[in-house]
Amino acid sequence: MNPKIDNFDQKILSLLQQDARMSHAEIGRQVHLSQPAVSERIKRLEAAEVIRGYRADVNPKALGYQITAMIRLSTQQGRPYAQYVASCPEIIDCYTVTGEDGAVMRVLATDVEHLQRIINELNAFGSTSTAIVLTTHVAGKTITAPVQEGS
Amino acid sequence: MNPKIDNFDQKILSLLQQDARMSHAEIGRQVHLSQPAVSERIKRLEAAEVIRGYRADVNPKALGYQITAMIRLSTQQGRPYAQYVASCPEIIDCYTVTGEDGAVMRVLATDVEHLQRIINELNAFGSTSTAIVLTTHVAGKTITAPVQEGS
DNA sequence: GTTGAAACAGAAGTGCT
DNA sequence: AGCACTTCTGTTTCAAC
Repeated sequence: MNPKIDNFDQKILSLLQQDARMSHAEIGRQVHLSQPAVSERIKRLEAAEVIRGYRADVNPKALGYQITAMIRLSTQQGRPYAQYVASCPEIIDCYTVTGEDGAVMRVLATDVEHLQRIINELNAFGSTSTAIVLTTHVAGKTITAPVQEGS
Repeated sequence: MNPKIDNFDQKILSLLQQDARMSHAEIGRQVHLSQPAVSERIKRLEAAEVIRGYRADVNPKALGYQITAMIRLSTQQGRPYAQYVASCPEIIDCYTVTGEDGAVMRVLATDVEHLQRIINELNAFGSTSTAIVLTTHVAGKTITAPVQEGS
């Protein structure tokens, strides 16, 4: 792990994950550091790509997506689903994973008919297994530095 | 779907998902709207909870997490894993889903030993199925309003 | 690391079309 | 609804400590 991430950086990262638009002065107040010190640390974290960027968290339901589903795709010898995944706006996450399921993706749909259409399209690349999300316990939990085992 | 989301709002949401710290004036330039008009629309979108918040995108690898895994948990008659999930910093997403897998979660681990420890803890709540993420095709793709079928 | 000042950029409020 | 203008807040950079 990056040894340059101290407790101040850790706290700053935590605050920025909760609210990316928090002012550096306000962060300084909460971590007991001056505003220029906070700005400098954030600049370092951005340069080191610890902070990849800042994103607005948009509520899919407010846009009309009533359904979130997790779809597992078992591809037959590496069919080129990557291009479809990239071009399909309903697929918002897609990971290639170990095991018999080649890919796991998170999909948004307005209704079950919409979901059915997406599944049909994905079936061109392999067999799918779909699980509709009932409740979201946590999504995008704040990432903290791992606790050291032997420190 | 929310009928008040027009093309301007759609474009603003897209820009803010790419960069939450983009200034309202810069957004205005790109959507051909004045800064106050953009500010007012963003305020509306925030009030309507279309925009839930703004989050820094932190790179797990930069913090020392070398492994991302998708773990499926088949719980036996609703064991109380929710509390564990909330308290475990390595579990960053957790959804209850339909089907035999009661829950699907995304987990960060520093190494395979670390992952093994998390799996062991989760096994207290049911049987687990773990898939290690090999590649991330897309993560947190920009959400766009659904295309209308009959419009 | 800190404070303080100056220059600049961005956000919010006002009035008008 | 929209824009132009002003004001206030926040950020950045600089100095000196």
